[in-house]
Amino acid sequence: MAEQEGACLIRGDGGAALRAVLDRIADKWALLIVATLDRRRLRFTDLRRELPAVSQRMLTRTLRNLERDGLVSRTAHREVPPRVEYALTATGRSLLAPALVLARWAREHGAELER
Amino acid sequence: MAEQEGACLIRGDGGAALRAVLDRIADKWALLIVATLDRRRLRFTDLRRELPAVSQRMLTRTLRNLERDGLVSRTAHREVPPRVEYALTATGRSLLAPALVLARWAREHGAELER
DNA sequence: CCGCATCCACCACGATACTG
DNA sequence: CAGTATCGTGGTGGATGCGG
Repeated sequence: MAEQEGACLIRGDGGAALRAVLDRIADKWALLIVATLDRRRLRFTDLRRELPAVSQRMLTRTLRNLERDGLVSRTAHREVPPRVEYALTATGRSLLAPALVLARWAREHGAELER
Repeated sequence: MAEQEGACLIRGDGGAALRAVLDRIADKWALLIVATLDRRRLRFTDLRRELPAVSQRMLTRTLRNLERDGLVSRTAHREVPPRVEYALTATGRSLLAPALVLARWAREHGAELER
């Protein structure tokens, strides 16, 4: 019954709400960046060091998207040399729980995804 | 602490496991089709009727992907006229719970995603 | 230190038309 | 009924180089 209700919740509006979320977090790096910022406030260069696989361009782009979506806050200190810090907003932190559920599923069922 | 552990779970392998899952379900229609097949076995045309927004091409392609990934089973009955039925596999059903968590988050926080 | 600009390959997605 | 074939478009993401 809970599952039947679940499918309805997903299909409710034709999946638009769920897709709107996926469109914003399902790119290659967004969730990884959010997870890296968990309970930390990091500078741009710190993020680069923590995520060496992310190109500079995509790190900038993804951070801008996350900022626009209200998941990450950007603080530019007017200093020399420049210093910019990124942190999760309340909304960003609340996203970690759903992401964690997906990550758990990936660990348990990832092997069942062929190829 | 659970959350701290959560971020580690997400970042564990550089996010590869989570991305592997997202790459497969984050397209425009996959999760919607999975939700539509919840506890039902449907024919191709039934799916088209339930999901009018999905073009015929994308329905075919997405079903093929879901089948390849082991989330959906395809049964072609050798009859005239042809009859093909789609249903969730055990793995496919297990995906509904994480999807539901995301859908709930979308309902609660979707309004906070600007623009 | 923190980016932005440019160029380019690739793929998701849609529209349309056709088939066993 | 259940697809396949073809074409076209937009967006993503990598490499590289420049700028304040």
